[in-house]
Amino acid sequence: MAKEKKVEQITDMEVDFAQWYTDICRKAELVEYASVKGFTILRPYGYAIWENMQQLMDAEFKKTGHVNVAMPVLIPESLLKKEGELVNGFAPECAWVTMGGNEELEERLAFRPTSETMFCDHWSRVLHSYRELPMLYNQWCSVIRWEKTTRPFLRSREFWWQEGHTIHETAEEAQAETEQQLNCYADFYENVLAIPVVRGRKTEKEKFAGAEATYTVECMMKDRKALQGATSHYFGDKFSRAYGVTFTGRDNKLQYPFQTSWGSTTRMIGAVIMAHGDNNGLVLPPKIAPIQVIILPVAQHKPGVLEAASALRDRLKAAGVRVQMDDSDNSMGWKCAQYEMKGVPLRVEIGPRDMEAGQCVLVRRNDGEKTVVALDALEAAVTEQLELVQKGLYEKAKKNLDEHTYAAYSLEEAKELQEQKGGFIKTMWCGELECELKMKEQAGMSSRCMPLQQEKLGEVCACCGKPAKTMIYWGVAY
RNA sequence: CGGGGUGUAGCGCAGCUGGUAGCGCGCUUGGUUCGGGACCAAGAGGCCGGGAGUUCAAGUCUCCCCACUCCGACCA
Repeated sequence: MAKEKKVEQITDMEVDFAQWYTDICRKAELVEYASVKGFTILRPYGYAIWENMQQLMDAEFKKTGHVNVAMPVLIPESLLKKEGELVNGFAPECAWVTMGGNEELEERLAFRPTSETMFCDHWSRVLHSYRELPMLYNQWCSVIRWEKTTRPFLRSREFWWQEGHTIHETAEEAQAETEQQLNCYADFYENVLAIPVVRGRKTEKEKFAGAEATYTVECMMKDRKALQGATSHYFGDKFSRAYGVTFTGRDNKLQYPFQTSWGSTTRMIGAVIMAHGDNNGLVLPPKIAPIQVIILPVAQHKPGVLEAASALRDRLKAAGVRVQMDDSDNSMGWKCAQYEMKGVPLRVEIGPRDMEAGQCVLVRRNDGEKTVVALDALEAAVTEQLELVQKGLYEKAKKNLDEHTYAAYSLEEAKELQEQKGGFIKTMWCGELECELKMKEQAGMSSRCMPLQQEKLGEVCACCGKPAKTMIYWGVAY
């Protein structure tokens, strides 16, 4: 039976992927535009997703000894300017405070675009001895970057994130931290968000302003474009020197600590939308879904139905499932469509016929698969189905990634593959900026990363034919 | 920041060559329905994105802003 087009209908992703994405952001009630250009409001449902992400990630950070702090939102210009590369990278997109009340400030203050400078400034005051190292800090906050074009979750002028900042006694320890946090992100993406990633290192051109090395997890969206999922940076002692962060070492000499920073943002919500969503709306991995199970009583006016449905809800709640029941007067069809739009992983239906048979029906969001289960087996069945959704999402995303990663041996071939297939194109690379720029200019792709897991495709660079140094992934990025 | 598109009720839109605003959905109330986006009836809801101008008269014409959106350049 043909569904009539209604208000909540969204654009098909095959028709217009960008519009489809925007439709989901708004129709699933994740986000709303604020009154200042480029700023967004995270609505309760969107924020609930973020809270779940935060909670799980924060727990992982704490397992490895990190502690949370809160730094100020304003940075004096002079402080920001102490590290040249960072300033060059971020100054163009800073927002400034120039007035305090009615008085013009003597020095203007930047809204933090990132907080390396303030962590360094703080450490320069509180760090004394190697005995105090490492300092493993993190903060959950929002930052402001005055972007030119904005899109919900993917690029907005304010976004919410966590930024980890650590200092260590030795370079090796800091490098290990950088790698550990990269892996933490990769695990989070794969195990929680059900999005497979490619771990790798950014090129000189793509790395964070001021970093010695930037590592990334790259993921692939359903339109085969690339999204940088999270980054982890190794700074060496560059910032320590610039900000005068010192400590007395084991040898009683003054030393500079080695530093890292790593961040992940509300962009992850965008990644989830574009990695798992479909033409009926959002599809959420159970681990972060605000509502994991929606219970829909069928023919709820009939005696006993609501009671039976409520009982199921109470049992699932007691079993630790995030569950809701919808006993509103809306029709069954409306409710089904509504919770599909919102990406609820599992639906439980119970009506008079089910009650008579002592069963209920479970319907998975990701593939529409229905399972009839005996009422007394509810908890186990729900747990199992939620796991199947989580697994199903990962497998489908993994298939998308694997099937759209191609090897190319010349720039022309890379260009052709990108145009005809899309996705990640892997080639050998000489390491020269010139070739990277050429790839961008001629094939429209930027370098995504040099994967940690290398693969030897040949001896020479696909762009210039000179001896290759590394295998690299290219793609069209968000 | 360059190029395109769009701003009229909460949402989606109509409003031709100017005459003071309409439709569908949603919302409220009442009733009938209820296993995939139900139906009937009665309501409420608008400085037509903002500002200037032309005109007796502007949603409609002119100019300037602003916002959103898509495509590039730049960046999480």
